[in-house]
Amino acid sequence: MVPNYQTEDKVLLAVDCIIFGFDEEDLKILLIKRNFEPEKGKWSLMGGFLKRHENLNMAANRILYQLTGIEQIYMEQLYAFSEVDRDPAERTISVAYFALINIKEHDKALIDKHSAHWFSVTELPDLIFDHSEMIIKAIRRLRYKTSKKPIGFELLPEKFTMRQLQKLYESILGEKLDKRNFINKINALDILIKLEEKDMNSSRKGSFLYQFDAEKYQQKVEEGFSFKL
Amino acid sequence: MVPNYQTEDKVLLAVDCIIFGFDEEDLKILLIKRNFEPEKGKWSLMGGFLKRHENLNMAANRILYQLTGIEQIYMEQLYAFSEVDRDPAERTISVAYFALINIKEHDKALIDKHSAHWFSVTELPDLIFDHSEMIIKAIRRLRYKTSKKPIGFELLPEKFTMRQLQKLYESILGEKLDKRNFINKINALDILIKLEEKDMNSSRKGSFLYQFDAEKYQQKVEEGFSFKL
DNA sequence: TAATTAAGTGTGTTTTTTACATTTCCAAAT
DNA sequence: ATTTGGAAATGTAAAAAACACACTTAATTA
Repeated sequence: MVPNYQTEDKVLLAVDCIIFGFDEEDLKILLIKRNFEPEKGKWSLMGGFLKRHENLNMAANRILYQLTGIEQIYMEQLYAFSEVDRDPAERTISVAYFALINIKEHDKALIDKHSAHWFSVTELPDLIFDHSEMIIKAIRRLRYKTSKKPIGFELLPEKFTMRQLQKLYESILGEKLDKRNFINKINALDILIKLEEKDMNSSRKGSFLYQFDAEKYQQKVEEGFSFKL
Repeated sequence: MVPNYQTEDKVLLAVDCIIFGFDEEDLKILLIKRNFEPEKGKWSLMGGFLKRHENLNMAANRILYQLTGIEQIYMEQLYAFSEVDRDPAERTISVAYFALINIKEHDKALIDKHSAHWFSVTELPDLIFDHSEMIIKAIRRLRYKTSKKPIGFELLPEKFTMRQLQKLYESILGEKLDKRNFINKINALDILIKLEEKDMNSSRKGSFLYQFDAEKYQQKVEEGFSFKL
C-alpha cells in the first residue's frame, strides 16, 4: 500500500508531436521518415524522449524546434498513450502533443535533414506504432476546439483573406460552409482587422486582407466571452 | 538525433485519480490522508505508480478499485502533469484521471482504511504537490463534458428524481437552472425511463423516479445524435 | 468594350433558447 | 373529515440564434 519509490518500475517517457499546417487548400500533417530502428524507413510523427531537466511542454517545444526551427509554436498536450507493447523495442509511454504552424514559416533545411514531408490529413501513409491513433485523436480535438474558440489563426500567414480562413475551417471541419454565414459569424466575433490591402492572386477583383487582432481577442477572453463558430 | 533507448532518462510514472461523487446536494471529491512520506498527514488524491505489465487505464482502474472496491468505474484520462519538481522526493510524472461514482455504492471499509474523506468541491482542503491544479482541470473538463453529452448519470443512484438530476447539473455547472426548461431539455433527449414509483422522501406529493435508458442512449450515439444541455 | 471570374453583400424563415406563474397532489395536523 | 403546507408538475409566448439562399460589384484580359 505504501509506495516505495525505489522499487517501482520506471519507464521511458516519449513525446510525439502532431504538427498541423495549412497550405491554402488542405489541412496537412508533418511526418518524418525514420532513419533509425525500430521501424526504420517508415513514416512517423516527430518525437523524442523527456529529459531529466525538462517538463513535457519543454520537451515538446524542443522537439518542435528541432524539426521546424520555430521557437514559439502554438501547442497543446493531447493524451498519454500507454499500451504495454506499443513500442516493441522497450516499454515506452508517449505523451502526444499537437501543434499548429504556418506552413510557409518553417525551416526547409531541417525538413530535409529529417526526411520530413507534409501529408494531407485525407491521405496519410501507414504510420509506426500507434501514431495513426494519435493523429485521429488530434484531429478530433482540433475540430472540437475550432468549433468553440477561434483557434486556427496560427495556421495562416499573418495576413489572410476571408476565403483562406473559410477554407481552413472547412478543411478542419471536413465540410463545406456557406460563404455569407461564415463571414457574418466571423465578423460578429469582432476579432479581425480589415486591412486596406488586397490580395490580387486569387481573383481579378482582389480580396481584402485581414489580420487577427490578438489584443481584442485577449480582451474578449478576459470578459468571459464564449466563442462558437 | 538518433535516440538510444539505453541512455535516455527513465522516470516514475504515477497515476492520480480525481474521484467525483454526488450526495443529493453537492459535488464532492474523495481525498485520502497520506499515511506515508513525503507530505505524510496531508490530504491528497488517491494515486499509485504504473506497473510494468499495465497500461495507464489499467493502473487507474486498479487504483480506483483499491479505494472504492468498485470494479467498473466511469473514468477518463485527464492530463499529464510533469513539472520537474512536482514531487520533491523523486522525478515523477503523473497522469491524472477523473472518475464518476455513485457516492452510496463504494466500500466504506476501504475508505476508512485509507483515511479517505469526501470534500465538497467548494470546500477543498490544501492538497499536496499539484493536486489542486489537477482538480481544477478535472472540474473544468467535467463541466465541458456535461454541457455536451449527458454524462453524470454515473454519479446518481440507479433510480433518481428529476430534482436530483437537476441539482447534480447545477452543482457541476455551478449555477442555478430553471426547473421547467431543464425538464423540457432532458425530456427532449429522450434517454430516461419514467417509472411508476415515486420517491416520497422529498415531499408529501412524492416525485416520480426515473432511470437512465442506456440502450436508447447507445442507439442515439450510434445514430450520430449530438447532445447539448 | 465585352466577357470572365471570384469577391462581396442582406433578408426572410426556421429552430433553439429563454423567461416566466399557476395548479396539483399527498400527508400531516387539526 | 377538513384544512393546510410544501414540493412536484406543467406550457406558452417572446427573443435570439442558426440557416438557407442569389444577385451585384470590381477588376482584368481578350
